[in-house]
Amino acid sequence: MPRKPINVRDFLSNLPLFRELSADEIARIAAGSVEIDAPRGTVLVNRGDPCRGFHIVIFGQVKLALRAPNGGEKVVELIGPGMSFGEPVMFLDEPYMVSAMTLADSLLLHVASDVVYAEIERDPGFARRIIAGLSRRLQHLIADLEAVSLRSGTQRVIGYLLRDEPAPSKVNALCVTLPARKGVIASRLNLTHEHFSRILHELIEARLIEVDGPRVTILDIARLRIYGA
Amino acid sequence: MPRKPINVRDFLSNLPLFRELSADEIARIAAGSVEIDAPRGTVLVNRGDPCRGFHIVIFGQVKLALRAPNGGEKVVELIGPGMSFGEPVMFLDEPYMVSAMTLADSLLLHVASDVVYAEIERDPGFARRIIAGLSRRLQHLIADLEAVSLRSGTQRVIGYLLRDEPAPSKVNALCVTLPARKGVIASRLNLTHEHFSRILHELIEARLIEVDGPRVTILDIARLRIYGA
DNA sequence: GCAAAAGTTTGATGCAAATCAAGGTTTCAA
DNA sequence: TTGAAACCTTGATTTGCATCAAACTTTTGC
Repeated sequence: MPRKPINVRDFLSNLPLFRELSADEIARIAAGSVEIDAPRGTVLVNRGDPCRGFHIVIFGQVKLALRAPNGGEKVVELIGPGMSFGEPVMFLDEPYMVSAMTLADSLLLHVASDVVYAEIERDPGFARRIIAGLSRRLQHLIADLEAVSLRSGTQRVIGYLLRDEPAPSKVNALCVTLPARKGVIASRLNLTHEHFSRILHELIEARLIEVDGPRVTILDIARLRIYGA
Repeated sequence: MPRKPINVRDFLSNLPLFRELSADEIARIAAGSVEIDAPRGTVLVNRGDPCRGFHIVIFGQVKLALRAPNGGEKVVELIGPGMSFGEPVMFLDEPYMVSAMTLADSLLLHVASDVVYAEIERDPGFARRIIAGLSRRLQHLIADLEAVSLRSGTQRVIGYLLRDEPAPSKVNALCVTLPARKGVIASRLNLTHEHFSRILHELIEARLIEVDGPRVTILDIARLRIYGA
């Protein structure tokens, strides 16, 4: 089935990274980009692949994962619409360490590295936004490392559920929808799916949350935050 | 005891980050920098501290660590001469997540964020080197995350010992000196010092290495690499 | 140079999370 | 619509690593 064509330039000019660029700068970026139509389960990148640009998700969802020597894998990040991946590898001109696979039918844009370099050369503001983006991810990764090294499974799950709740909130209940299958979230949190399931049920037992498929209702944010020290 | 004065400009202009800058650019960077004399055990940065620049180690050694809710800590990185830390936090203008402490008497340079921003504005090549530096660290951090999530303690120790050995090497023996106390290395590898000690002895038992204080002799690189799947 | 502090080894025990296993449920493709 | 495949739960068991504890060794400050 033919999909509705999208306007690449409009899409680009609405991303934080490109928002402040002029029309012809956007045109140059667009000229260095190709759309990629990727049904669910498409492998976009494998470990070891060379990298000639980076990817932006227009719609859909992509999973970035590390493969274990045995068949297992560890999900590093979930990439949703408007988000991108592959920049660090592109800037180092090294092969990918992670593999990337779509978790849903997706449309992506692949931006060639040379137009990015050209734009860095031309616009220090663009360079600053790239730098800010890389810095942000570095911080997120350190937060992940902290979670894995210093927190228990239960604490990681709680942290994930409350990940974008400002510390003391007005409302004390909240409903979040898990952005992917539970097994994927579990891996993202460095847990087996079995263990993740058990933790969720431990929290249900404690009357802290309710779960209905991918919908998690947090009954008492404050109490959940305290639970598990 | 007064220490031998060092020439900040000479030092800066020999760093990869600044190597290609002109004399007056170096002068501007130097003007935005202050030397910090930090005896062993000096806390340079605490979690939550604001960040107004980044640090370069001239000599000595700095430990970047995350503090656990209980008294523990997890060493994220060891920073040696010529290396720097704090850039990501500086670019995000957010408080530090990690704490930084000297492990040896050290001399550092603190470079104010505004001279860095000015230089990014002025020199796209400088911006590119900043981007490359951030990308490099991002990749290292992903490698760390992979090690912690997917590899056993023994495998992490082996990986650490062989960390900068190209895959198939001519020589098959090698002597490395641990760059810090064993407890620090253990934490860097997400192990207790007890467990690290036991792993080292397991490798000694297997005739793969010999250990004398901080000196580790690898008897057979190829066999060590295979050991532990 | 020596005592106190810090670091390291070794052993015994405990536990959080993995693995194995099997039944139930949702999703999806034909 | 339906059967197969993928996913999720629940239980039993195992295990890698942490914790606690106590001797031993190296470093360091006075």
